[in-house]
Amino acid sequence: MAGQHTLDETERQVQARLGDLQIDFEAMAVTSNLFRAANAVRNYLERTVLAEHELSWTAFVVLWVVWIWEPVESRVIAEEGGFSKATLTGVMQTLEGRGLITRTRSSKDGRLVLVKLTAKGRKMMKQLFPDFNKGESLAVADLKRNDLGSFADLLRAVTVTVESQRTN
Amino acid sequence: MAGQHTLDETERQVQARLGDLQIDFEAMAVTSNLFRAANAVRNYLERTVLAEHELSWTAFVVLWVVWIWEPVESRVIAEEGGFSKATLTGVMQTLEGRGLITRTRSSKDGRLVLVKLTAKGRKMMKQLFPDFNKGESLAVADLKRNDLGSFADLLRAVTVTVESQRTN
DNA sequence: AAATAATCGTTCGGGTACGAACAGTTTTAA
DNA sequence: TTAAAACTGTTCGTACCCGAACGATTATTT
Repeated sequence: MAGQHTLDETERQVQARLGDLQIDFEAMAVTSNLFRAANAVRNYLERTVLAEHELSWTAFVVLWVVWIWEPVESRVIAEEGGFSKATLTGVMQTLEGRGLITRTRSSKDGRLVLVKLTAKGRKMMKQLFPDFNKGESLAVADLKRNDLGSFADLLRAVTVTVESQRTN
Repeated sequence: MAGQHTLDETERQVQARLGDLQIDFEAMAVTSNLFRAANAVRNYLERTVLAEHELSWTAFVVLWVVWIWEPVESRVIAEEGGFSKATLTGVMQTLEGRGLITRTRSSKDGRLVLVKLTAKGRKMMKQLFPDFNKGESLAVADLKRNDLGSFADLLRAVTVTVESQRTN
């Protein structure tokens, strides 16, 4: 990863470019490390566990949500996964083409699409998820077990704060 | 975001599908919330601060790294930003086309490309970064100021752990 | 010095990723 | 009960995003 430059060095360079303007360096460090961590974990799992099944990260998240909550509406998948409906449509077309999910229009509400796993998709998840979870476990292996709960809480608080800012 | 289903519900559903297989639910909660948070912050900043300057997240990261460390080699930008060289090439073509950066081949080592900001790029960053930082500040506004340091450390530890797993 | 290996940035192909605009459906207002 | 508003998923256009393969350059072996 970075490692090239220390945090102190970075702070000095920022101040040199902005004069005496006040900058929230603590917040900067959090978001910077947030994206590094998310990227690192994602790339690692994509290169290892997911590559064996030719799945992208988002494709896996879609399968996971459907696996747990099927039958589930598209709208819910997008919310749970944290991506847009437009992205979801494309990913689901790929997954449907590979015979891992099915989409059927709801008879109760013609606007909704209900998504389920196929037998093939279910079989894949049953085999894949334990390996995926081992990867997750490894990612936090160097942290104190005791810290994991509050760590998750901090992350969740950031999400809640930011999403309360939405204008719609 | 999620909110639809509680963590307990999710755990029950996972166990129902995997029988008595042991799952690290704490690690699962951390990675799940890690991606939700990163996605939420990224989408928020893209929709607000970055949209005003027609910049994508990655484009901003590239500009930021170059702003701080110019002149800087492409390789370093990719490492600092946490994305691949292939991605970087495309983004830099866009930025160069908009007259925000310049690329010149190193005279000392013909393999390297040195990247700098143009005056236009520098002006944009000086105006943009304070607003961006306000967004970062807002994202952690509901957290105790005291927790920010250890929060950043936890995130960094995850990155270090995962990246030590790389095979190359 | 010549062959080999390592490094760097680009290209290629396929799959995301988004906002905006859209058409179809359902709900709400008037 | 029409008319207006809200909602859902898709399409469109543009911009990422990655691994793999590649050509060019430099470093290392022998």
